[in-house]
Amino acid sequence: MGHRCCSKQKAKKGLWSPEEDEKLITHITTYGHGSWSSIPKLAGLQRCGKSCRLRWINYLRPDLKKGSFTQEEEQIIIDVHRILGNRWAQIAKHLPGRTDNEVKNFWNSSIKKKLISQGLDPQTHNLISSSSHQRAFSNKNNSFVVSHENQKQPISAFSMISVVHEKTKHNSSPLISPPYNNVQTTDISTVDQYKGPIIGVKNSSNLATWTVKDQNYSSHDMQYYYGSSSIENSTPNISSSSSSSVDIYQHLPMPGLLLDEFGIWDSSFQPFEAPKTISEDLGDNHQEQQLQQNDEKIWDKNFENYSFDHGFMESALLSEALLCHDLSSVQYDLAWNY
DNA sequence: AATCGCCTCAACCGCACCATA
DNA sequence: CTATGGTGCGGTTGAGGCGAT
Repeated sequence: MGHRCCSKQKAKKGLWSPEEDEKLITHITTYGHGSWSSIPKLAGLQRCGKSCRLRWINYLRPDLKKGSFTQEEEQIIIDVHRILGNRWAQIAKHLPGRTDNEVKNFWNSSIKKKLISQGLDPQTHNLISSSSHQRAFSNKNNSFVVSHENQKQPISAFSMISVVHEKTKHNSSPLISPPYNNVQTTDISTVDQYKGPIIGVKNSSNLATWTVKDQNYSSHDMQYYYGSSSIENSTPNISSSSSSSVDIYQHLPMPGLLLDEFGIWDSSFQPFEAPKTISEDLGDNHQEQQLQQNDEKIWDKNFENYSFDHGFMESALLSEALLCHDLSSVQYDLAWNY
């Protein structure tokens, strides 16, 4: 018994021959795929429609990226997986030219082992032996201290941000946007220096603040209002202690960690992906916007049932502190004294 | 040269979801 | 409301490649 869609005919299974590939390519490039279930008959293939779809999407599509994954792609996979889990199709959307199958295979054959060898649980991205953790959260002077005995290698827990920065720099669509990326201002350069981290402090019910250091190692206290989730009704505002105010969307900048004044994760925050930048919104790429909306839904859905445990937070915070000097793409430094 | 064991990755399977009749 | 077909997704399989013995 084959699949429903191909029960009418005896469908061939297994590897595709070059002749079959040729038939499928010729048909789709001429007529488009239309209904997949009708493809086998129209293209003269003894295959199930589902098999044709898979072959096209995973192998024959002209826009597929060939070759092995780059370091940057690997990092994106790790970072997005930490948040989304095994949602390969979603992860693949952030890697142009890569398929969910490819990402999944790469994860299972390579990344998973790498994480395990680093002492990380590939599902949670937490350190496996949490008992060996030695950490201290200190509130004195509003400073934040994290230490760890056995940590030899920095974990790239927050390198997502650096990837985002890297992508943003090169004008590609950012996965998640720090606030500076949503700035409605004529002077981008003023804002561009604030490549801030996502660690925030909740000061009041609708205000997050954080400190970043710019390339000159000057500290800037950033404040971010997020009272409404509606873009239309928002009166966006962001301010900096040492720069003129600029306008941003009234969305949380990052779906990351927001800590209250005691360094504790506050689950009342509802992080979600920031909207597209103004310049991108001005474009007429409807499909891209649709994708973005879908992703936002997933963020919302994801965080409904998502709670970071302290193990995660600690390793994440620690790793950022260690990592920021190690990654060439990281353009900022963290200040911990908020 | 033959065999074994491991790894990779293309492809399949089952399920969920959605649209439509 | 239910049945049906189409599509997409994630987990799993297994053929083939490759190094070690």
